[in-house]
Amino acid sequence: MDSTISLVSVPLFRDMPDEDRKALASIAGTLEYGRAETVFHEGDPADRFFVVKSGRIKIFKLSADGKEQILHIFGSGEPFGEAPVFSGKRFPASAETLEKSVVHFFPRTAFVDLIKQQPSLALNMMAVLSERLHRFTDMIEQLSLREVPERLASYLLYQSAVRGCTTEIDLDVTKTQLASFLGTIPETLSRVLARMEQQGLVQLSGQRRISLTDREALEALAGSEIRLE
Amino acid sequence: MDSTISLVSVPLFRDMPDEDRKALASIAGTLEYGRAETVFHEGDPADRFFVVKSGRIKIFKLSADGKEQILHIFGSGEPFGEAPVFSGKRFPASAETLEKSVVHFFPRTAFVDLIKQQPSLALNMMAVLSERLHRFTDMIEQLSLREVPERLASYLLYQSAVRGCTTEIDLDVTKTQLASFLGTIPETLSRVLARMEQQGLVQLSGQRRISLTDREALEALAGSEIRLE
DNA sequence: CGTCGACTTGAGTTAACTCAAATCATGTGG
DNA sequence: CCACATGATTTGAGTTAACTCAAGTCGACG
Repeated sequence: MDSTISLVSVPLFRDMPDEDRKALASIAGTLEYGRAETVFHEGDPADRFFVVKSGRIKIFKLSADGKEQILHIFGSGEPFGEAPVFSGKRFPASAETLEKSVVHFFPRTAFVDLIKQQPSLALNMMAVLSERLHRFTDMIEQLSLREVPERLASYLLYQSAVRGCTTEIDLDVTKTQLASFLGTIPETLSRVLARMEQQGLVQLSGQRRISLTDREALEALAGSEIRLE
Repeated sequence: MDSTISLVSVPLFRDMPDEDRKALASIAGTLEYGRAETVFHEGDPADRFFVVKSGRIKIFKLSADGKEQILHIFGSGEPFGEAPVFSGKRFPASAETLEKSVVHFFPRTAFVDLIKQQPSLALNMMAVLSERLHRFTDMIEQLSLREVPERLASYLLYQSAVRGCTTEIDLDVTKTQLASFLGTIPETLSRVLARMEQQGLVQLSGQRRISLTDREALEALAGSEIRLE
């Protein structure tokens, strides 16, 4: 088995000299998980951070009575659990695999040392943190100021934009997970989707396919143009 | 008039050599505002970031129908508008003074150049960004998974903790602003406060004073211990 | 083919909202 | 120093988006 760790495909590490990337790889470890396994729990000491090698990871919070709010879903090449490396000592949320996954991890102190040497790594990390902040800002706005249909419309248009403005969208999560991401529950999402279909905004096919049949109306609902960076 | 800018009391700049702080001061500018004036609007190009010299600044989002969600309220020594310096080109929210205020600003490019030279500045900035992320994570949890009374209890306990566990709390914002920060409206906040007082959890005096008369019950309501980092 | 989780649909409840109106607080000009 | 204007706060009444609980259907996989 090849135990060599390659980091060239990780955007966070893109702009560093090859030798530094090798140094980073040398301090990295690898973990393998099955489906629905815990990577870390909220409150665990954060002495390392992670990068997804393969599979997908959800980052989430749970309420006392078990309701879940998904904060992120990360895929291949994306770092997670990185923020507590720089402030705080514990993970503020939990991480669990959505499917069979492999992740690399990096010990906190060695990574911080490397960042001190590598301004480009520092800037990339700041870009990652800033991007996350921007997403959270939008999430807070959605949760506080928008209703579920508006949030769903924004989500669909965003997914469409990410895929190059396709009209056919393949949710790559279950509707239950989508509900959790949008800050609602499956029953409500189901009803909202049914209403949107009946109004001709979308068409559902299969469990996970949605086609946007009236983009203009969706944009009016979402309230603002969806723009990628 | 003394136009010298001193940055020694800004935590973000604490760990740098004096000469670098002076270099930073030399690229900084100063802006003065009255009460309720706009520093920047959501969507404005973010070619600079700010540090509060004096006064207070609210960072907020508005919905289409005018409802406001306050994201932060920053006081003396705190940076704001810093995230878009590292990713994105526009401010994701708006900034307005709550009172007569003075702020310093730093042009993006010069600041980025300095960060490349100064690992400690980079690390401090990452700590700031991480801290903000942590706060937003909690805010999302509150908005999505907690009801208004729970959010208010958390807020009061947090304010108490910040002030060294005093029982007497002086809200230093109006109740309308507090409502906007908690993701609700003044009417609801007023009713919730009245109910809490009637139940003996708090006692209200004057417009802005609240004493926590049953800390245990508040903690039970908030659902988890409030801990400062 | 059967099982289990995901999804949908119905019925009822509720936290929090809107709208309206009255009251309180504060600061300013006369 | 008072009167008023303005904004903040409270309270009442009614509405509603979204929730809970329950039950049934669908679909994928062993």
